Amino acid sequence: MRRRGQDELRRFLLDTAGRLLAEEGPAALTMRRVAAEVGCSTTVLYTLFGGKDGLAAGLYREGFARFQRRFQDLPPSPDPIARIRALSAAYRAGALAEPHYYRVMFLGAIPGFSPGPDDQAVGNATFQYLIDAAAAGMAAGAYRPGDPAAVAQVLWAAAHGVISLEVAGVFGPEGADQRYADATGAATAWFISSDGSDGAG
Amino acid sequence: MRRRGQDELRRFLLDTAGRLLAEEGPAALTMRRVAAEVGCSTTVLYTLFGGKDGLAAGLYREGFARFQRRFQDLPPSPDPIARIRALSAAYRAGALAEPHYYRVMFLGAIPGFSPGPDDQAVGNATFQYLIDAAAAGMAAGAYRPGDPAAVAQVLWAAAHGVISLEVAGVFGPEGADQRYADATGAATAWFISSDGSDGAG
DNA sequence: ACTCGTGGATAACGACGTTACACCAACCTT
DNA sequence: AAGGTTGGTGTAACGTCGTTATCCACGAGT
Repeated sequence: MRRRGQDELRRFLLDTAGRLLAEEGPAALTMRRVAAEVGCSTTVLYTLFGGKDGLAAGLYREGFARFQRRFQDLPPSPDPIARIRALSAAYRAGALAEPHYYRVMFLGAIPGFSPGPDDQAVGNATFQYLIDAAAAGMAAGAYRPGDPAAVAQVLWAAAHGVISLEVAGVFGPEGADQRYADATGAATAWFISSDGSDGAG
Repeated sequence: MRRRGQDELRRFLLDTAGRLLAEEGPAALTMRRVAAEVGCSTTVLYTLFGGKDGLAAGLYREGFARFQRRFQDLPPSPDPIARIRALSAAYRAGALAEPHYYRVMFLGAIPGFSPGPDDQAVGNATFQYLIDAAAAGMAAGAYRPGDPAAVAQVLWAAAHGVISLEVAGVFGPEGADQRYADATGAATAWFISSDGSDGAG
């Protein structure tokens, strides 16, 4: 295992951990198991990640990086509402494509781990896409003026609420699509400037 | 510990486990620790609960029982929309009053535990309050006709989305109230019969 | 009083996260 | 080029976890 290049080894370990998580669930994500899987000892994991929390944080950031990539690859749209819709769809697509990462990021899938402040900062950076879209919507007059972050948070909460229930198996497989459309549609409509109820506080 | 009455002992153990969870977090919820706390051996826990999963399931059901009590104690309201609002408020009040139970029920706070089908049935029974309220709203003409369970699920997702982000510390303490009002208000408004968009699929 | 059966305490097993220690390869000095 | 130094790696151990096999004490039945 010597001299493999630290970064390369780190990535290899992270990929192995992600694979274990996807294939066998959080119970299989063990320091000993990851080490055995790549054929090194546990010491390497501790020098590269500092402990199981560090490994979990690596997976957490990796999950957000994948989300970010999805948002980045979205074709730009002049219509702010369509942009919000596209971001919502990409969010759910990402969550369902790799639910094990979504569970790590938002559902506490790795037993002892909760993200530290700098880990959460990575998450917030990804979240910025949604805030920007809300701000653009306000600038274009599609949304009532207000705090774009507040709009983005409500939209995020709606999306996250449906997806976390969906991942938990609450909906039948046929109902989840409509629940997601309703929840994100309701949140979007709530802030559209035509009606006069209070919002965007 | 002999002859204390099985049910009484079971309740004592469950209360102790809940207290440990609330005071010291999920890491303190250990079979050994619970046994030491009540002054018996771990064997009792295994005969009464079958294992840590059984203890976790007991806490899961206890959490839903407390939610159910809150819903039950709500004064009846002739206005279906006000009823929905009251249920939403009670839901958040319950979640914030005892967040450790909320985490067990919906956020996977206890490492290895995920509820079995019969545990989830208990949860769905509590959920019935919301479905009934939605059905009453439809019967009164306040909601567009459709599947009451679908309306309830979207409302639940909105509430759960905000609360789980709130419990995770995403919002500042000042913003959470408004986010919750927006998210549940948006979900409620979405199904009200005045506008003509598609919903309640 | 004696036996039997039930149920709790003790202590062990395997697996976990973590780390002290020993070792060896690579680099720097001369 | 040879030897000392440094830092990364493997081995093996520690303490704790969930779980359980074993043993023992107490109450019931005769």
